[in-house]
Amino acid sequence: MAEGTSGGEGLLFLTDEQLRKGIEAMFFAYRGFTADPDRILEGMDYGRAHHRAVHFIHRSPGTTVSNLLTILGVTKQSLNRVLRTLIDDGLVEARVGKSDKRERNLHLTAKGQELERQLSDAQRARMRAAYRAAGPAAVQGFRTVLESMMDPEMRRQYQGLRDGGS
Amino acid sequence: MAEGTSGGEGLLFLTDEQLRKGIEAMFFAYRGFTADPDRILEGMDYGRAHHRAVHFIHRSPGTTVSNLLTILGVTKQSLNRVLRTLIDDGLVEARVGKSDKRERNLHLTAKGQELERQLSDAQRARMRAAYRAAGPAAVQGFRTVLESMMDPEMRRQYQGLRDGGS
DNA sequence: CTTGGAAAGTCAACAAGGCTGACGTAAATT
DNA sequence: AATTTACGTCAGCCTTGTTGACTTTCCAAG
Repeated sequence: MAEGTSGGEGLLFLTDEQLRKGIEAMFFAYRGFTADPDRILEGMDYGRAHHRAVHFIHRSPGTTVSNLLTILGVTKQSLNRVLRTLIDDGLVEARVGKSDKRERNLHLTAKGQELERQLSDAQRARMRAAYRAAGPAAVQGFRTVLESMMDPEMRRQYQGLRDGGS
Repeated sequence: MAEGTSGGEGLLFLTDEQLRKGIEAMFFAYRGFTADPDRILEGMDYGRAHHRAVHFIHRSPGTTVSNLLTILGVTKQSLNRVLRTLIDDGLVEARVGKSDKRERNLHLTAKGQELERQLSDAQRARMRAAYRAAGPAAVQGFRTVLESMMDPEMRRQYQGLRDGGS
């Protein structure tokens, strides 16, 4: 245990100063988190929004546009602009749904896979280095706190659940 | 301990899947992290950029414009636009530097303090809840991993150091 | 079969907040 | 005296978010 961790299970060391440190840690760390992909993307015609789309299509091949809208939390107009360029450039393929033909099932093409790999390699490298430096116990705590910080709906997305189970 | 934490100290459990989970945790958690202040700001004429400026002026009263530029990592034109409105609206005061009259020392006015308090109360509440839910050990790990994820220059800012010590 | 509504796509307009480049001024430094 | 530094500002551009309105396609219920 370190400085601020008052052992008492009840009060739990939550000074405003401790919390401010946590807030700034999120701010500065997120900058690092996005820095490498941003560097790769600049120069190409793509940005962070394209990265996000490519990431989540890679994670869930065949996902629909409205699924993506929920996960990304943007409007369809905003997503469509990004998706449009990815499809036109041949990075993403939008297949008409088989059971419901209104839906579009999104897949990465070989070219899309290539960009995804390039971006996630960079992002994983930083994550791996941070994990290595911090150690397994810290990683466990990292994930636990971040999960607690999410809105419930996003936590469900994160955990990969479908619905409430109705 | 949970699933993926292979006990072996050497190899350290760093599968791509584990790393992907960490990446998505950052993405979803950051959304939660900014959600409450964003909600407060919408409706006012301010945005996330104003929040950042107010936060760091509060943290370091009397800081200069160029200090702020370094911390925020934006151009002076971008910062100026934000700072301009905060000064005109009487939330921030820019005092001519005492020793170096080229500098402007930035301070929050009472009105600025009030907004800062409102925003940071909301953000701290979420952070506090997450810390409570996760427990002291997790918090320690959270901070450690985030710190490792920062660029070195930002880590120095985070730790509150001035220079190399020349 | 018709119709209501969901899913998707698109056009237009706008705003926030990044960026570059150019220029100006006051003050400090050399 | 000349140069550099800190700050401010004008002008214009880009990305990525937003609303609002409208169309097409298609499933499903009446």
